[in-house]
Amino acid sequence: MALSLELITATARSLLVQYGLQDVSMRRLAKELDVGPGALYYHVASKQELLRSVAHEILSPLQHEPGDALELMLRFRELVLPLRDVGDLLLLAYALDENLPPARLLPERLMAEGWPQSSAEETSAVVMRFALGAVATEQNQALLQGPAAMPTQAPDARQATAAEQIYRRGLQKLLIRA
Amino acid sequence: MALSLELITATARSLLVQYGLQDVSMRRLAKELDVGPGALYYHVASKQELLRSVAHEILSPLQHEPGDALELMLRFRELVLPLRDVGDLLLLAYALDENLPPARLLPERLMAEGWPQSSAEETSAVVMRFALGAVATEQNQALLQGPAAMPTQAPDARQATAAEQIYRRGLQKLLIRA
DNA sequence: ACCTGAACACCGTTCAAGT
DNA sequence: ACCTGAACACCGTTCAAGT
Repeated sequence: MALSLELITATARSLLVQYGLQDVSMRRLAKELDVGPGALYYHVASKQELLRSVAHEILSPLQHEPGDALELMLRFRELVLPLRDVGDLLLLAYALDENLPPARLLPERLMAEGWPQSSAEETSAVVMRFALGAVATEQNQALLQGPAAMPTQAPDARQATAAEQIYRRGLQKLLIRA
Repeated sequence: MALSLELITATARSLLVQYGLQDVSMRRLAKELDVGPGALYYHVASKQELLRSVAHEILSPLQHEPGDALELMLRFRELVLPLRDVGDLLLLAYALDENLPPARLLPERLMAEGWPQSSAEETSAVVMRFALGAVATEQNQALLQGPAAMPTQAPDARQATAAEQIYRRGLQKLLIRA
């Protein structure tokens, strides 16, 4: 089958997008790839490490994102939100890998906007924590309360949901230069 | 054995405190209580519902917390942080139950400090998301990077950890009246 | 009413053995 | 080098049957 880390990661990602995190098991993955479950462990150290790899792939578009810090974080939400239950995954992934995007880019952008280095770094940590909590909350609520309430946005219908409002307000306040 | 929701919840909580979330399984719980695994389901609808109940018990002290909004949220962190991996649990619990403490108390405190109702509610949602993301991040990092780095605080040694600094700064910014 | 016991349909991970 | 197959030690949940 020509197994590889790349193929495994890509398959895990498509399982995540199609069925959600609870369906991304090593055994399900192995079945999808037509190998025994043990075969995966030749290419990947653990499930945790695999999920970190998936998270990195998902977030890599942020590396080439133009715009200021606010736009970067809005793009972060847009990228993560459609993946239904990836919020919990990201919390873990950021703990495993502090350099997961946009963790490096965010302080750079702030410094480009004139923030001094030390407060740019502190603010980045604050903003990342807020963003992770906000998207995880938003996703969990969508999953548990109203799977029907997930707003099917006509991409032009520019009335923000309540959750989007809360996200923007938080960023606005946190990104005020002290 | 005189099983009950209260006994099951209390036992689950002590398992959580002693061994961490990954050791809180329905089967382990049943063994601890000397019953078959199925017996639990006579008293509790699902594991998710049980965890919500545990979360509620853990956070109930916040209901009798004096002090302003900032102090309330600092107490929240202190309450949750020692429970090692409860951050992920809380994210889920808040999605299942929007009234979990301090979700009701927080807007009340803000209004007592002179905030108008609508912005008190919005700010509460923002602050809760930040707090959840922050404690989950802090806990995950403590678990994965340095189980040794968990600062054993002499309760008087008043030098804040980096994580505590970040938490305070976030709250400060979010609690500025617009 | 409350619980047992067994079953169903799964997990992550390891590791000898094969090719 | 890469993978199989089987095993180990688990999961959450259901449900007939017992008391």
